[in-house]
Amino acid sequence: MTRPALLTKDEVLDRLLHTFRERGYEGASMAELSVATGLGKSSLYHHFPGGKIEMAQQVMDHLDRQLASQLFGPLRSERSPARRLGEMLDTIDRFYEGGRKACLLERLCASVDRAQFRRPLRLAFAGWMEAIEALCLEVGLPKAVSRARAQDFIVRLQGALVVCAGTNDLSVFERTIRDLRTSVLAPP
Amino acid sequence: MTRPALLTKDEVLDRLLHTFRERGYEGASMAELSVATGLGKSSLYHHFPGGKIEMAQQVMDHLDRQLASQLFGPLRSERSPARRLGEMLDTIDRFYEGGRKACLLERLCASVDRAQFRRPLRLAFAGWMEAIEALCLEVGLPKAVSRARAQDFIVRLQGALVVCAGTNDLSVFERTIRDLRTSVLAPP
DNA sequence: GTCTATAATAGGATAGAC
DNA sequence: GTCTATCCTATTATAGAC
Repeated sequence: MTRPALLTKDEVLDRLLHTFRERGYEGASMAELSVATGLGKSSLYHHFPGGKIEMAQQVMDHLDRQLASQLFGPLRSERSPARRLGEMLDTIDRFYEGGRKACLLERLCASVDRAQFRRPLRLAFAGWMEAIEALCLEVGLPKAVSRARAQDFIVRLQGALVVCAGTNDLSVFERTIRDLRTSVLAPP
Repeated sequence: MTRPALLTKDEVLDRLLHTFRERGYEGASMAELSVATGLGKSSLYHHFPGGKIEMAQQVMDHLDRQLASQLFGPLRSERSPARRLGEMLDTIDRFYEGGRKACLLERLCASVDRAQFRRPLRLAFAGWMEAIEALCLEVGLPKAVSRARAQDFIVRLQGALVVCAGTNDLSVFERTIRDLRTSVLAPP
């Protein structure tokens, strides 16, 4: 008769995601991750036998599922493309709290063990770009332009997060999001 | 009669800069920094009594001087503004090796001790933006547009570096630099 | 200014009881 | 599945000789 887990696996992954975003991969110690999840170190190793690397990898998978359901899913509704882009940007704005919170992808790109995350990172960036490219194609933009717009979208999002973190000036993120709202689907 | 230092202070700072860019702030251990500079740990503490934090702070100052002489200096030559922008982008392209090498500013923004670097980071970003803003003003762009262009320049540069690191696709950096070449000083 | 040696601690990981 | 206790290594930092 085992006591039911206090947190579901998804809730545990949410808290790990939060900690990795906040502290970075090397910055998040097992002790911190233990406190963040309310699980003792041994319990963490029970769920993630591979240790911190496996945690980050499972958190990446978790984030992929979140992206798919919260960002890409709504992108395929019946509303107008412009409307769907706007909703995606609203979700992004909420997820990054207007530039206050970092991106897990960027944190893992910057980690010493980045080679371990290369594949999931590449897939996450590619999937995100493809979703935006599809939207551009839908409004009749040429293939090459659509690809460039999608790349630029992610580039500016990531860049705005870095600059906000560095300058403490949230208006950079706000301006970037506002600009993306109108420029991504504009005629070439 | 003391033996002259094998490396000048600037050379030491160059090697520290290289290591911090490569490994990040937490990722660069004293042992690595010792190997990179060819100085024993105690020698490092002699030059940087405050340890790793002081190293990073002095490296930031060193980078500020590099930015001033290599990026902002040429920006005030007698050539045409477009030409000077092109030279700045050439220098940037070399400095980041086409997207292969990370930015110290981004690394420190992402570090756990980022609060310790807040002021120098803010100043470095602000100085860089002001240099670009001045160039925009010089070709007659309105103040608000010039500020936005300068912000966007840094945002896209930092974003392109993150996306390159994450996707291993250097074409993102190349495209971003190429686009900045023509878009920064274009009429509104 | 540089080195060797060493302290002190933090970090990742495991054993084994419950 | 979770915990306490423990191990081992890496890491930061210092002491003191030359």
